[in-house]
Amino acid sequence: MAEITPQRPRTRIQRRNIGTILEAALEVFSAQGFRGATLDQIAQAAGLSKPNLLYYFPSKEAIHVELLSGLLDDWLAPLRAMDPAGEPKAEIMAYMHRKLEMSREMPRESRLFANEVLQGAPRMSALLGSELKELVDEKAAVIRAWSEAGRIAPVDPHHLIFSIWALTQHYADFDVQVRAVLGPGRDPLDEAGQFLDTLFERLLAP
Amino acid sequence: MAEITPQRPRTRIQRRNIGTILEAALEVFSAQGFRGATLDQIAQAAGLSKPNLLYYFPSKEAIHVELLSGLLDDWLAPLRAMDPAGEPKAEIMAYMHRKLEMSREMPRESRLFANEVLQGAPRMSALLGSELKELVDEKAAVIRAWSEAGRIAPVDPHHLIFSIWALTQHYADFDVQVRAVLGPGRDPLDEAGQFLDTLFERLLAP
DNA sequence: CCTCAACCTGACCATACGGTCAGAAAAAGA
DNA sequence: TCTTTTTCTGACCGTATGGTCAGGTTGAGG
Repeated sequence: MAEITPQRPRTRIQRRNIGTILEAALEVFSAQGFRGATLDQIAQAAGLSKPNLLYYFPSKEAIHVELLSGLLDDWLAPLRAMDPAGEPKAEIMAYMHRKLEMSREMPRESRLFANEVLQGAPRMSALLGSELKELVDEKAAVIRAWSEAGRIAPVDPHHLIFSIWALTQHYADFDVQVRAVLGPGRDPLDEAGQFLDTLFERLLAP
Repeated sequence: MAEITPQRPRTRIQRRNIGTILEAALEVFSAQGFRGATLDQIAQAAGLSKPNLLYYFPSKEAIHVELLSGLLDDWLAPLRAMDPAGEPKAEIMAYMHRKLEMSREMPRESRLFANEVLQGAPRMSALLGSELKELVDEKAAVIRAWSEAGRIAPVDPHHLIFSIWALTQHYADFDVQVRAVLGPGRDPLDEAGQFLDTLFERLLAP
């Protein structure tokens, strides 16, 4: 019996298989939700047997939690990168574009979080109230300062951040709807880039 | 054996129980997703026995489909109500406010749709490509005309509609996240009303 | 090559869940 | 009231699913 824990250094095989499992789990959980995903689906997507999954993770829930916490940093990185010393409008626009880029490059991650939050974030509410809130409050203060200094138009900083989340993640989370409405032969993300440039340009112009 | 179908007029008891079931199903499906909800949960929420549910609906899926199609009209009503003959900015702002009001008054319906679309709309993709697309295209044409007549600033009409969906539904679908970030003692929907007024004011001003 | 730990699997288990059915209870109709 | 139709239920069934386990296989270190 092995007890795969972060204590002992991971072997080559462990690193490979844990990676494979998390990749497969991301695929399945993001498409089906936690409850809708089955260990068999994940095992098949990973090319491993179900008992082998449970050799590396104690339970289905543990895989899910590991995925979520492992991705949270990536998810918040763009906001972290917003530089208080930078040019206000450019910083905010850059943040928006990074988030939009993530909707293009990481739609599965976006849907994973969306699924979790939709269900009331049963496995994440702790992180939302601590890590997330602290980061957002910090950056909101920065935006408020910019706003009060007249370097961007006055806006509620928290809701500005929410609006960036909503507008960018919408194109990942509601992809099928967007494509159904736009019809074939259009690139939703490209168009969104243009549109959101205009939107935030007009919103923030001092 | 009864065969509850729209053919025969519904009895008093049928109307009451079908209503109760759909209300309970909305509660459970919106909170747990289709796969996460169980017939037992719905039965308990409705105060009926599980076999009795299946006396009124042939399957779990039938309940879900009935819910979705029954709600789609309500869901699109605000967009339908946008009047081509009205004052452009006022019409768009009114649409946005109606949608925001729905996030406050009908968050369960919002989450039900969000869940469905997130999973790729397996039980709704037909409606998305037909009924929804046609309505949106029609209203997008109206907005485009306003835009070209210089009555509002130039915007991509489809993405303007998407932005209204994203910004308003965000407050229903991601409610826990919004509340976790804002902290207690604030009314997210109230603040959103103010913020979105500003946002669309600046976006649309000719 | 040998040994030991790490890795993997087929078979199995308990439970949850969607759904069925025979027939009882309650309404409706005559 | 008696009869017929509608409404409702306890008991049951087959399957899917998360998880376990005894033991086999593979790989690493000596």
